[in-house]
Amino acid sequence: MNQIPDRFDHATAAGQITEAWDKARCGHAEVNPDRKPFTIVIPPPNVTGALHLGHGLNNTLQDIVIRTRRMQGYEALWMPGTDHAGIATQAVVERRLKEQENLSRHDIGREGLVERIWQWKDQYEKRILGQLKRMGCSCDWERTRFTLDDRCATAVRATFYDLFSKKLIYRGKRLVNWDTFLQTAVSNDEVENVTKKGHFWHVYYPVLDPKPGEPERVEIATTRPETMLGDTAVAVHPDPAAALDKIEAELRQKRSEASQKDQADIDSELETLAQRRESMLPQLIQLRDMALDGRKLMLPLVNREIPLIADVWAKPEVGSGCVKITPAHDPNDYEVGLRAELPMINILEPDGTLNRDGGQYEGMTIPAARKAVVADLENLDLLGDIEDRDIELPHSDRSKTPIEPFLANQWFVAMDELAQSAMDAVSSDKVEIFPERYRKGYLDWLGEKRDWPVSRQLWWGHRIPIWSRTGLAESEAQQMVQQLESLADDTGSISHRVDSTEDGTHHVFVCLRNEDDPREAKLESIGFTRDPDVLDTWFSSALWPHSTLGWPNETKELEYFYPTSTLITSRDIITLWVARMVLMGLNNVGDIPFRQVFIHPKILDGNGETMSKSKGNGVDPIDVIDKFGPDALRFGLARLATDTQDVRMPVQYECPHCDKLIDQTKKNRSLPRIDCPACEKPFSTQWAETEADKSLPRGLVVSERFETARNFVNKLWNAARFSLMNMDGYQPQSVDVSTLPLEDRWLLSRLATVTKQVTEGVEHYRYAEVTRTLYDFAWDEFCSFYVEIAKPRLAEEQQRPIVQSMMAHGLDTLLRLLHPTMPFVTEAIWEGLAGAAPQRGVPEPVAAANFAMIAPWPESNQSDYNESIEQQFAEFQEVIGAIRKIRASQNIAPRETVPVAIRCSPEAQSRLQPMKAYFAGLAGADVIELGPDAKAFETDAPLALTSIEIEVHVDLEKFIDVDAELSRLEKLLSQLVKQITGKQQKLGNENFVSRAPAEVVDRERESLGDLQRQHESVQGDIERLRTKSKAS
RNA sequence: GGGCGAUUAGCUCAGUUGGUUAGAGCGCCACGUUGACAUCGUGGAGGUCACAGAUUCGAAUUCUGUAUCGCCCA
Repeated sequence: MNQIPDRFDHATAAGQITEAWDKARCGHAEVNPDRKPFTIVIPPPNVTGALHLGHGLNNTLQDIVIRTRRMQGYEALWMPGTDHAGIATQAVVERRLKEQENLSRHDIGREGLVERIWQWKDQYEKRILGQLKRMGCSCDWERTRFTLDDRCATAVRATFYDLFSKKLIYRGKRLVNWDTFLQTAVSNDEVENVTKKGHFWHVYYPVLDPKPGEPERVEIATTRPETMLGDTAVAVHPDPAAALDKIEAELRQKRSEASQKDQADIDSELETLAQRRESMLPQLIQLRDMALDGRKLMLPLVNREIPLIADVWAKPEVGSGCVKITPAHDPNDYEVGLRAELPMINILEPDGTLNRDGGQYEGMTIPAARKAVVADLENLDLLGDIEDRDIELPHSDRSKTPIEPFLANQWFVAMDELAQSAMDAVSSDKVEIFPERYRKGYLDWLGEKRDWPVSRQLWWGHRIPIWSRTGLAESEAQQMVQQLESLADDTGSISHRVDSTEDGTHHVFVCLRNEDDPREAKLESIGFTRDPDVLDTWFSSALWPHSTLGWPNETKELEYFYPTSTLITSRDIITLWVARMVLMGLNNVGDIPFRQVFIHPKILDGNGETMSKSKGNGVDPIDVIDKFGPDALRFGLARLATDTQDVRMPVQYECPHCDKLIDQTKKNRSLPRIDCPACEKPFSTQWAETEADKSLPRGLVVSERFETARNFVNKLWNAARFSLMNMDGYQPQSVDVSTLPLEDRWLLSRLATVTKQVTEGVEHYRYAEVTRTLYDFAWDEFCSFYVEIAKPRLAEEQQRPIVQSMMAHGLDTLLRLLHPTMPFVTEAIWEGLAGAAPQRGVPEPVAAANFAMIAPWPESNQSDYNESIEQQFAEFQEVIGAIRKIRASQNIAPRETVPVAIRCSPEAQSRLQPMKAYFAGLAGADVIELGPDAKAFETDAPLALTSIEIEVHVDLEKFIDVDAELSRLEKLLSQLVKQITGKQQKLGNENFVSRAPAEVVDRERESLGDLQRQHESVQGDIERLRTKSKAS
């Protein structure tokens, strides 16, 4: 017996294969003028946690491209690395610190915390890289980078310095989204809105010295009453009548276009508006006049005089028509504040408690202050109605706590020119985005040209290289500048700017280009302090394509591998990351970072939710690899990657005790341990934290959706096993293709076609199509037909050598085409094939490469493509199918051979003749007659293949089951009747006949004729069978 | 509120420029272990292509609207 196991043992093989690749440095790329470069930089995974299936998909798709290109002879570099993910990582480590040791970051200090995060980073970086390696990612591991390593730090400093010197970086007070838990600003992109139940409080502010006829107080309403402490105005619309007119006109317009049902609703809105006009408009006009007259209000509780102002932000159609203005704590009010030049009073400490400007509420938390303010207003009889209301509240994505709009000093990157350059790169197609529909989002986002706030009040990240002295008098500032100028040398590595403020003081900011500049100490000795903040993590990620290649040094790698070839990423970071890489690449290197961007779908769980750590529904690719193997993981993911749809993947826990699969639900997905409903034994999950839970055996999280791929790996393995088992006596030989029999030429033709489809498919990122093409070819053509036909041929001494050559060649080509998707099993088989047929290939055998991974990509040999041979073979396949159908309907056992007669034209006869011998193996059929004169049998089961004008007859003498046969024929008849009726109707339609192209009409007529003849014949068969069964 | 996408078999998804009877895998039914593979083989059942209109000789495919779901941006 043979030594090849009938399963691919991926658990043992994968490690050995990886080791062999590493040893041969197959994934390593060097500057090589003899080859064209092909470069991909990995979207660096966050070191926040381990990878899930979304990363699995992303990296599989990259590896498929890079492996293909490597085989195509490019110097293929896949640059690996990880991202420090500033806020996300710090948040995770801080939360653990709190949970496990009840310490805050202030307890252990900046250095202490950063050290902890480095430990975390080391741990997760190792895990992540391990995951990538087990997936088979062919990165150049020798080049692995980290966004916070020295090389990236140098690039960050150089970039920051450059932008600072160009005056593209400035400091501004801006309303930022403040995370009171992490005590940092978070970007808009890190904020999610959560709808919660809240209240709408109506409050009265007294008017100062009302004139006769004027109201004594104005009513405002707010969902956040405590912010009144920071109010600096109340606004009313400057032209309430016009505003109402405009709204009414819009409603009438809408009504004229609305459906009947919606009209009623709009009518009631119009009614309300009319009432409002009557009841409130006079007062709003009066208030507006008071505002223009410069009247003031008394802000209760703090007793501050605030102006009544006119501003369009006040909406006359809602509430009281008046709105309180808190510029320091509301984005809209902030805009009003800028317009009206209002003071901006910040009432919050960074930790979310009230500061001195909160008056008697100083020190309270926001909820406490809210309660107190409401109570005090009520005591003063200044509180009106309280409405219940659903309120959309921004929450920090990272800490899950409510965001407070907060006025703070931040560093900004001016985006105007930079954004424009990145827009131009895409509009001019220098950077192509696939699928194309994502271009719009990219261009729209950049088109807003919003300045980029880059400072983060964190400790984990690239510290901002700025030293500052603030609050200087003009003379002091001038003196400082002189001192700075004396520090300048000719390297252009120190730069400064002076900002003057409203209060007449001056700030001096100094930026140093290089790390460990001795002038740091000098600066500090003259009173400068370094900015404590760090940079937004996207600042360093934006440099990734060039920083990893050595920029700002003019390295040979940068010269050779940049711009990179393609970027493969997920859609949620097109703006945050892709856009910023483009503009930074253009600014720093003067060239785009990549030529193409491919955006792939997201993997969702069974509920259609994205996988994420915080939800607990992430699947570790290692679990899937353990159960199904790395090739199945990759193939399974790639075949789901179409360009339209996100991928929904229901997942299950696998009980380690009884193998029972338990659906993952919203309830159980974040549990640290689960009791198996079948065997009732407990097992742990990836969330296990306690020692008790961790000591339980772990249940894998898997998905049945990888079974198809696992089975395919097995199929390929066994096709190879069969081939290798039949390679005895193989001798490499030249093959004269023109003398080969049909089945061999068919295989060559199919190989040429499949090679072409796969090559083009990979080049256009059509992964699902590529995997389907390969799956169908390998399974339905190579295995089901070529190998089956090869079985009898291998037994014939004359044919055996040619079949061996062809099988080796076919398998070899298939392995190479499949390698980028399924690297391990193909590499394992490649090694086996090297033992049996080290030199192989048709027509000329050549020595195979040492590894499939570095074997040359197959060329589609167009001279092998032969349409008439493919048609001829398809005809044969159809006849086989017909015989199988008849057999199945008669329940004829597979081991029985049935006599078959095939009636067809002389041409078809000569086409089928060469395949006659193979009907036995493929359909258990003995073809006793073939040609125009072939006759039906006495006890006959016929099937007409009208499209190719062939009639298949099976002799049922020994097998006849009259009822079964009658029911088969009757079913066939009813199908035919249905089709004939349809066609007759179509052809009876004068419009169709006269207006459709003649070609289409002819085709319909022809096929109607076929169907009618078939109908007649089936009817005859039924008659005969009935008569016969009566007679017997 | 604006933009993008989706809705096809019980489930998860394909479906080219509009043109015979809309496909695959899983699941289901029947039969089958003959030396590559039961992670297999052969056959079968199963679809009003979300709904309503329009264009067309002809629509899963084009257009409009509606509903539902998802994502992004305000």
